[in-house]
Amino acid sequence: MAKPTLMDVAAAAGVSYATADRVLNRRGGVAEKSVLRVLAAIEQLGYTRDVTAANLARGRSYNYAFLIPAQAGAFFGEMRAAVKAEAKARASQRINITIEEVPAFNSDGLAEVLESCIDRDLSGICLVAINSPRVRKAIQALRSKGVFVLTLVADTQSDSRDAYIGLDNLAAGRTAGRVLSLASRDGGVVLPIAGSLDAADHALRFKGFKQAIAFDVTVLPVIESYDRPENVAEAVRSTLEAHPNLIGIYSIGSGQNGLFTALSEVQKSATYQRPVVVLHDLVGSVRTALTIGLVDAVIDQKPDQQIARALDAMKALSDGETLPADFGTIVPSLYFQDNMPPAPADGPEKGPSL
Amino acid sequence: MAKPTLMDVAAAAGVSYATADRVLNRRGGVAEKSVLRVLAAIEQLGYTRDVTAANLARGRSYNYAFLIPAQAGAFFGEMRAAVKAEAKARASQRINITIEEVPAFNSDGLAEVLESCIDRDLSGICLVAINSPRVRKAIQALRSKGVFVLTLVADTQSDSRDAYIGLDNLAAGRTAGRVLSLASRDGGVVLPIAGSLDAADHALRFKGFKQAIAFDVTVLPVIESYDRPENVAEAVRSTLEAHPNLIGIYSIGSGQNGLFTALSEVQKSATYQRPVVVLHDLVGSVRTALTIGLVDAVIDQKPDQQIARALDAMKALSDGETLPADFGTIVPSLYFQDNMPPAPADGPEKGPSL
DNA sequence: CTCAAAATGATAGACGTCTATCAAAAAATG
DNA sequence: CATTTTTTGATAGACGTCTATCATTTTGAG
Repeated sequence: MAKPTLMDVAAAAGVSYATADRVLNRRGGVAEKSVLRVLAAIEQLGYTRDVTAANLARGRSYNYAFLIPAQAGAFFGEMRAAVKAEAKARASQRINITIEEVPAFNSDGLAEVLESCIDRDLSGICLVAINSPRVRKAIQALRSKGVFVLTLVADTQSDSRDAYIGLDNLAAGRTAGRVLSLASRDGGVVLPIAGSLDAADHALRFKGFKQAIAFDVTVLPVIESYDRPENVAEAVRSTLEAHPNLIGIYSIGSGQNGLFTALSEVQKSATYQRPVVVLHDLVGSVRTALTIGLVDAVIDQKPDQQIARALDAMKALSDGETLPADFGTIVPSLYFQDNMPPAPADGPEKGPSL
Repeated sequence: MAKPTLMDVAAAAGVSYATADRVLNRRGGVAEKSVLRVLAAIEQLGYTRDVTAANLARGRSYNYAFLIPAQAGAFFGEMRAAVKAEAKARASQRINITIEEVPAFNSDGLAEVLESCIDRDLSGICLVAINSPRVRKAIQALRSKGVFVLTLVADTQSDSRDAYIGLDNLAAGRTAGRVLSLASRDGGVVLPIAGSLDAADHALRFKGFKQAIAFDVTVLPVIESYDRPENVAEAVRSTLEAHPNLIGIYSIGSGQNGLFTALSEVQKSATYQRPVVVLHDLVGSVRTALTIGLVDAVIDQKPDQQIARALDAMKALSDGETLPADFGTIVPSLYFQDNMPPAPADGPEKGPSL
């Protein structure tokens, strides 16, 4: 009735504990027939190794590092908070997590931190990839030492990391397109605004957007803001003048400040009907804008789920499992003001458990 | 550098292991000043108890039971599959999960199973509640034995269970209302179809729906299908005749078969423009309907996340933690054909880990 | 049959914690 | 100060597994 131990298995197989152990841990030097008997006993008793006891005995603990860009942006701030929360939650399970700040948009800075990780006895490392030869080399060095390397949010070549956890950007763009199509049943004009279409993720979102947009809706040329708020504000203003029938706006990237100011202007003047606005990432300011009705829909990539999944992935890899094909694919979530998840409570500081 | 053990804490506090242990486990009989010194050492070293080692020593394992209605419906089928998946995933962590089938819509049947659980040495139990005196009594009996009782999907009185994990039905209804409002910018007529408004969850969804629907949209009287497909098909047909400008349909409940047949009729006849259809629960047939464009949007309650969260909740309770207020609230997910999550792969049967 | 090689058994110590017991020391009581 | 009470220390055995060592048995080859 109680969960069988390896001792029970050995007894059932009619061998000693030592032999059963040799089979379980593939130490070799066991006769074929004994192997079979042990495996049969495992099967028959439904034995599963108590991983916690095993880890205890091995003195094994999982050391993972997250390299998070030190960007002012709220998005990575939320990521960092999520990592901290998970770190605390898993501390009692022999999982140690450290956060390293890396300079934003700086491949050499990233590479440097990666290189410094090489002799830190890590079992896994998680980074927001920037493509550069030096970074790739640092990653290779780590992997050849047996460190699992996962990319988060932004990917590298798929053969140079163990897994990528990130948003399905095509699906995200398609979702945006679908919302705006719904909102404009009898045609109309929509305006896409991107940071830069040179960025792979933005380009992919835009591609999906065009795929899903209804045939009778006119998509204006993309505005590329290069993350400057003024550009966005100006573009929205001039577009509204040129196209009073503007039905929707899809903000592909993250330069939301200019957008918000332009929108609140529109909201004040009764001249136009405010277009339906879809944008990305439910960070603080966006959350507010959604709550007060300044924007309509937000496509979120669930940073907290991403880091939870990244940890699950690293743990699974450390335990020698293989990941399902689409393990890292984050399906975009669509939020209105009606189904917003509660804001991440940062640190209620629950006391030490008894 | 390495994770401190209780031995380290004792040394740092200048007391024996025994005393440190007495403090940690609140065994009493320790002088005030010693308590303080130990606590200070814990704080200073950042000690966290190795729960896995503790559980090992205590011979403790977590036994949880899920009572899932034996309904033919696909929804509970997915729930069951999700429980099985989680059971397998957590088997190596001293978490044992059993699934009990209970007859659907049968409070006495449910109560019977509950009563049979009383002497099974469970630490937690998870059920889809049906309100009846006998059920409440059985739950009370379990709780007074120290078993944590969680309700899933359907709740009882909030003071007679330890937590409720379930969809925020008001938010779900509001979300549906928002989608249909988006789709009908210049007014129109929408049709709500419920199983029965006597069901608390359906009523709540409808309430939210009305809250979020735009002022210029006309909401027809609710059709109550009582889960009979013919009723739904008939209602849709007659409504379309009476209101050729029908903009949207919100199917609040789960009688989808009648809906699908009626919709495919509409799709064939070019007489009407098919209304925008919003419904609940991304089960197999709904998934298909969404993929082929028979319906437009699905509000999902993520059964797999629900059971994962239920398990986390039970584990947390077992470990003496308290749950955050909104822990059990499942925010509705909104899916189009563009951001559908991958279908749950039932059982790729990964071999025993090494 | 002999001898080496291969396979097996037995067992000890560790991992970090729990529980329990017994003895010793310190503090409080009269 | 003597005595009780409270507090502390020391330590052993357990939990299920890992790793290692050494002795013993079985097998296979010549």
